[in-house]
Amino acid sequence: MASSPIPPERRRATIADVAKEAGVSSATAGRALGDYGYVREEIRERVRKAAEDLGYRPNSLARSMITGRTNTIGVVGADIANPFFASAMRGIGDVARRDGFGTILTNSDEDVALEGEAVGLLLQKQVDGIIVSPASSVETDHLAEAAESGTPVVLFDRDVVGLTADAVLTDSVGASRTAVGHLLDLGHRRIAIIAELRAALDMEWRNWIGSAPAPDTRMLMPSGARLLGYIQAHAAAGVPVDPALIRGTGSYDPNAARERTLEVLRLDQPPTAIFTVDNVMTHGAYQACREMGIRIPGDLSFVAYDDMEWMTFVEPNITALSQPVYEMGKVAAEMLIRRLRSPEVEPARRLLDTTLIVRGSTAAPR
Amino acid sequence: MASSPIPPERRRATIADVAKEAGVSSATAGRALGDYGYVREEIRERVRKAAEDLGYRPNSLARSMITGRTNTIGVVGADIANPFFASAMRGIGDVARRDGFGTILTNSDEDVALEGEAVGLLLQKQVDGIIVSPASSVETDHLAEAAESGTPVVLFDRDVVGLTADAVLTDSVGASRTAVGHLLDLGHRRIAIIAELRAALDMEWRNWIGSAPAPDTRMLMPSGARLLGYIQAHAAAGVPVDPALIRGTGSYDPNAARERTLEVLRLDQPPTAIFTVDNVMTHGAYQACREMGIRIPGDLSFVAYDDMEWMTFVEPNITALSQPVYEMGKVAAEMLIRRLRSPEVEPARRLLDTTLIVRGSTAAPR
DNA sequence: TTGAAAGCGCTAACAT
DNA sequence: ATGTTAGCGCTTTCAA
Repeated sequence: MASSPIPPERRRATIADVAKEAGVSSATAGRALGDYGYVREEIRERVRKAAEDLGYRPNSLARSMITGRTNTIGVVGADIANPFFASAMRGIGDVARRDGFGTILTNSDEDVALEGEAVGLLLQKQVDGIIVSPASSVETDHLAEAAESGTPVVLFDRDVVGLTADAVLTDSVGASRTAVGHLLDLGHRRIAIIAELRAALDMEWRNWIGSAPAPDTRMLMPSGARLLGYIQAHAAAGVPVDPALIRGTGSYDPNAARERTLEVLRLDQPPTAIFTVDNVMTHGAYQACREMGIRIPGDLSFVAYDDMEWMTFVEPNITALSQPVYEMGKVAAEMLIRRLRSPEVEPARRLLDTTLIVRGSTAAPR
Repeated sequence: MASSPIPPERRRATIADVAKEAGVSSATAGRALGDYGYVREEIRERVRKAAEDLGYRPNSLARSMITGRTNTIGVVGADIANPFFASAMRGIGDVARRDGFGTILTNSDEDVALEGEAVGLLLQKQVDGIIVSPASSVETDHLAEAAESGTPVVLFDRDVVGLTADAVLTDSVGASRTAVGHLLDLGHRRIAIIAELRAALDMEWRNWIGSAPAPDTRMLMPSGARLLGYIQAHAAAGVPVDPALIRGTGSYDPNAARERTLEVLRLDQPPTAIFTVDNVMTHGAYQACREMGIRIPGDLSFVAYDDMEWMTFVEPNITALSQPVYEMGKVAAEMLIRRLRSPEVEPARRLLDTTLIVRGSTAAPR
């Protein structure tokens, strides 16, 4: 197998080497290999042969310096270990590869400062565009800066105020209204909700109850938007909201979700149903239910935002809001690449559909 | 909000702009900003101020052209949507960021040709090193080429023959022996195994039964190695292997695993236990068990390779081999970065420990 | 259709 | 300690 008697070239072959080997100028060699300009077919073949012989590989760095394009997309997600982002990343990666782009991946851990650093890194590396799931809907200077300096930004899963950019979103408020409406329709009147609620605005939810004007949805993070949907569903059904049933973890931490769930289940007047706003919250809440030996749906109906494969493994199967996550990733990449090709088109907000899959974990309260 | 009367600079500031603004040469500006060479503190401050004012961002492309380093790691995994690779990627990303590296992610889908393309892309982009989970243990020319041309390679989760490179591995054969040994100890004599077995060598398992010499473990892919462990465990216990209980899917496809499992469960002499060799196989096999209404562990004991969070959600909890996946990712990145800093040290193979977590899905056969 | 030469933005020699 | 100059490998004028 590996039997090269000649020690491998330390220095990689450059286009100048290829040109010399083929007996042409480096400009011509570049044209032959890079498919630009005019080259006689015969020469092209000769250059190709020489490149082959030398094991030539173009240096995209040098190319990018001139063309100003790196054919690279930067992605800033919260946590690639979260199946939500993993699926999205797969969608992004598939489209990117199809169109000849590479993808640089960074994790922000929902931290605005880390996100800013990540964006800075991507900008230094001259990525052609950035797909970001912002850690905050309001602290977005770094995103605006990127966009203004000519690196287009596509928002993923989270909207932002004061930034005109392409975005791939779902209607969190509406989907949540549907899910909670399902529980209300079944007759539930005490529905717990477990949510992160870490952004300042999301934590002002007490103001949303009653007759006050609704907050601007775009300023909310997903967990806030989903809580808003919860409140709206109650309002629509004429069912009062009990603030004691609303539990915020303050972070994306399954154990915190577990603890908040244990608390709410131990109330004197416990809920008859529970709604978890994403897969992290679901993880902790489900664990808590198991620990307490809660029977689902006998003691408690359970609705989760985000469908996961295991939800059909457990007994009963879990009713869930399913988001087209892989598709969202694909769309995000497609929007970005389209913008790179035609920068002038108006930024668009694509809203993808969420589906409530009713399974065995929801039933009328006893 | 967005009210900038002055149209944003189209062209990004370069070091020449900064130098002029600060009244120094571009070399000095470079030294001040890049922390190399000598600069008077006062000048450094002046340059920093100028850079700040102009919103200067170094162009890493240009820097990389000279230094020959991009501070970027390339990663070639099979599928980032698979939790195994997602966790590993998180580990890699964390270490990379800590040490100032970016990460380019590509998916190979277990396809050698795609893997080769991915490696080529990474090489063009001049990554400093590559972490790869090879799609084949024998077709590895592209990896050898990368290594020989000066881009170090770290093998992740899968060994390879004929390539001396750093590697992060687990002892699949041994771990599998432990898991199957656990079942044999409980008294099981008919244990099914569901595995990919897609590589040519992995499919020659019939030759491993009996007294023939064992195959070279390094030539096997994980599913083959795990099957080898299964066979060894049987041999050690003096229990004959029934080939009818060995089912290969030929691909990483949960539905294929589901079908193979249905088949084996419908045998005239069905197994009393089942062993699945990774999370994809587990997914399909568990689904099949649910469909057939199999009672675990009453009708069937269940052992899975790869621990997943949901395994404590289902009743009974699933006995599983837990791999330190996140840690494996970290170690891979650390090995690569160490090699970048000191290329001369001998390549090492790090073996991380796998733990059998005995839960409720395994019991003595009825 | 080809070649010579300039230059992308930066750093590394080499002066001073 | 600072400036001048020469490139890194490639593409893009501009001539021929």
